[in-house]
Amino acid sequence: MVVTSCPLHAMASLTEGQVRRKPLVVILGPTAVGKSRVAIEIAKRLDSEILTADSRQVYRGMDVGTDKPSAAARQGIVHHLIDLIDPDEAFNAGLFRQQATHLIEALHQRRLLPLVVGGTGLYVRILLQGLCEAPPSDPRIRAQFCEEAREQGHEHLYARLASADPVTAGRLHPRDTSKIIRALEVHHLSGVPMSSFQAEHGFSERPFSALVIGLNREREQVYRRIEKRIDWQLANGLLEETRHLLARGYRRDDPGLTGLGYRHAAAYLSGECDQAEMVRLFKRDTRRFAKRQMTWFRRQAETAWLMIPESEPLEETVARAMRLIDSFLSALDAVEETPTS
RNA sequence: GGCGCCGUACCCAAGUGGCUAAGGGAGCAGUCUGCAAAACUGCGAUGCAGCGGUUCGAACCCGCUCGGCGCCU
Repeated sequence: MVVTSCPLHAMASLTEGQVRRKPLVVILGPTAVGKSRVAIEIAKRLDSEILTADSRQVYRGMDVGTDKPSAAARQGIVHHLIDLIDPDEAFNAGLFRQQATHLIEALHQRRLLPLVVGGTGLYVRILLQGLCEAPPSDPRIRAQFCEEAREQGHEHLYARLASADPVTAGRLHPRDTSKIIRALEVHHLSGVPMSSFQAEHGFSERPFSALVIGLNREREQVYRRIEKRIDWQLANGLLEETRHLLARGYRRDDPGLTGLGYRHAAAYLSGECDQAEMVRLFKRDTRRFAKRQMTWFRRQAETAWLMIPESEPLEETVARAMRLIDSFLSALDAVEETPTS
């Protein structure tokens, strides 16, 4: 074993036995809870690299508003799955999974323990529990159904789904157009109802041995941190960044620009609201987002939650997380030693 | 001290004798298998400042009290 900079957790590379288990550490939690800073500290101690599971940080040229850690904040830790595409390009959970899986394999080959950090619950779930075999989305088909929805209303689409895939239709609300369209798309592309793919899959894949660490704080505190961060973003170039993107020809309805902050800034810049209203909505929508994240993460299986008290220093949070990681790795060894198979 | 106006949910607010007290905002709870920072769903007054009265029936009419605002002295 190689000695690391942190004497308490001397483990720079995984054993061969550990690598066989395909270990993975995931850090999740609501926005602004402080995931990035904790993750960077852990990565330093593990001498490893970070994979970001974030549907917004994949966009190039969108830095302030997506809260991308700056080069200085990264402290030399390699961050993957950031800056992959331009704001007018589409990304999705399937692409994320594919790229993340390859990167994880590469890290395992180097005997490193990959560290996934993310606020996008769907991406994390799909990485840890797989994705059903349904065909990927096809923009052309999707556009067709969108058109149909516009012209004939969501009731019409829902009726179509009810005959193509009654099980999924039963699960979905008639107004939930985006999920209805996805289900119709799957059926159209494969001839098989999405419910069949899902039933077969059931999120039962476990491609990795994952330790999932959930970071959380008291809700009021998370909300206050969100508001503070937004004030900081506005004082540090979010408006300029948005203006610049629009000047480069990106449109407000491009996938990248629909994210929190950018859509608010764009509305303000086009004169739809004054600055105070823009800030109010930006903060409100981000609070709501954090709340939805918590609803999602509460159901994320086998998550070890670390509640961070307001007064707790970063080092202490990191130390608590490292203890979880240490025992996780020990457990991997223990299983390895058991002569089962 | 006098006169007037007002008091409905956390906030705004409709209702001015008769269905189960509109609506909006905020909030809370939830759903989720390739757009997820998206999209979608659900939820609030056994009570109308308080007490008493009139009435078959009161948020609504009357009286007193409390609170707020305005004007006058």
